[in-house]
Amino acid sequence: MSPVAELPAPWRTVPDRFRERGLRWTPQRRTVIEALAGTSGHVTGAELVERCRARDPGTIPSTVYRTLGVLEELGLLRHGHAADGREEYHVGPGAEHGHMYCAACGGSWEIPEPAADRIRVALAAADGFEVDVSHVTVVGRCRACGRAASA
Amino acid sequence: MSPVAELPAPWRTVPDRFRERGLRWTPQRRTVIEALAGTSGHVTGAELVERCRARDPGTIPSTVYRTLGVLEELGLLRHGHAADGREEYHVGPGAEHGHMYCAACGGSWEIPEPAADRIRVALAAADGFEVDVSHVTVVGRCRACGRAASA
DNA sequence: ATTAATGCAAACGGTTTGCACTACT
DNA sequence: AGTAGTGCAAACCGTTTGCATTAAT
Repeated sequence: MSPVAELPAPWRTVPDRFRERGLRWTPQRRTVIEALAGTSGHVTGAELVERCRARDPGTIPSTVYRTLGVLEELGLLRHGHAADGREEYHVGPGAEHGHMYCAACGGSWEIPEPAADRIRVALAAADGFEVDVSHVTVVGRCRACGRAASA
Repeated sequence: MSPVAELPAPWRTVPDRFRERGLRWTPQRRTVIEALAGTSGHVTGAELVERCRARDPGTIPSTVYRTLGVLEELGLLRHGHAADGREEYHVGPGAEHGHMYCAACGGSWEIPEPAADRIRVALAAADGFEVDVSHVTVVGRCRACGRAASA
């Protein structure tokens, strides 16, 4: 085991990507990346601050938010807004999906590709609106909660 | 002209609806209703506070928000979240529509009924998810901005 | 007379900022 | 050495709360 563990696969090249642009690779940024790597789909800023604190209790929110901004500029992240309006980051690339939130249980899921496509088509047809599928938010009831309510 | 102008059509019965429930009809609430009546589709809380202040400079934010809460309980209003995450109220009933926001020009539109229906169907098919169509938010580019970009 | 609603001021939560200091390159 | 990035504390914005006061019923 090497003195410093490697970053997980999709993030391995990130330190170099930073340095190529004259940006610096710091322990704090590493903490943020590690926290992001342990994330499936999406996190809010505040959640990520928490996860970073779990790894390094000395984590400062502004540092996290600044890093998120940089990552977004580098195209490694995108952000949208969750059902309650908080900023939500999704991990990219390939993270081109919207989210659905269950108002009953609070759960959230990615909108699967076929459904996202139908949404894109529906809105393009109606008004020539080009949907950014990674920025679609719908609220409703998931299958489980729907069943529970009608039982 | 009567001493106090009548409320516009869909709101005319609101004072009685309030009193029926033991709620009171106050000048401040009237101001909020008037501001809402002059609104097509949706407003954020902060926007509405502004519009109320235009009518009555003494308007206090908490009063506006409390009134919005009551109106929502009465089913006269629903709220969702705009592209930037702020709370957004849509005027009901019949205001069962989501919104699309243009990331380029900042404009927003209601999602037309047929498109909303297709969205509902697409997500029901995928996961048995029952979409609340009044709580759908999509971001992208409107026809005009899409054309401009590709020109 | 009741008691719902208001005004005010303070708190909130998530996010952003200014600035002196630290540390990556 | 040079400058990007950090830590800290304070500000920010929209929204919510507690509480004494006012006013609709």
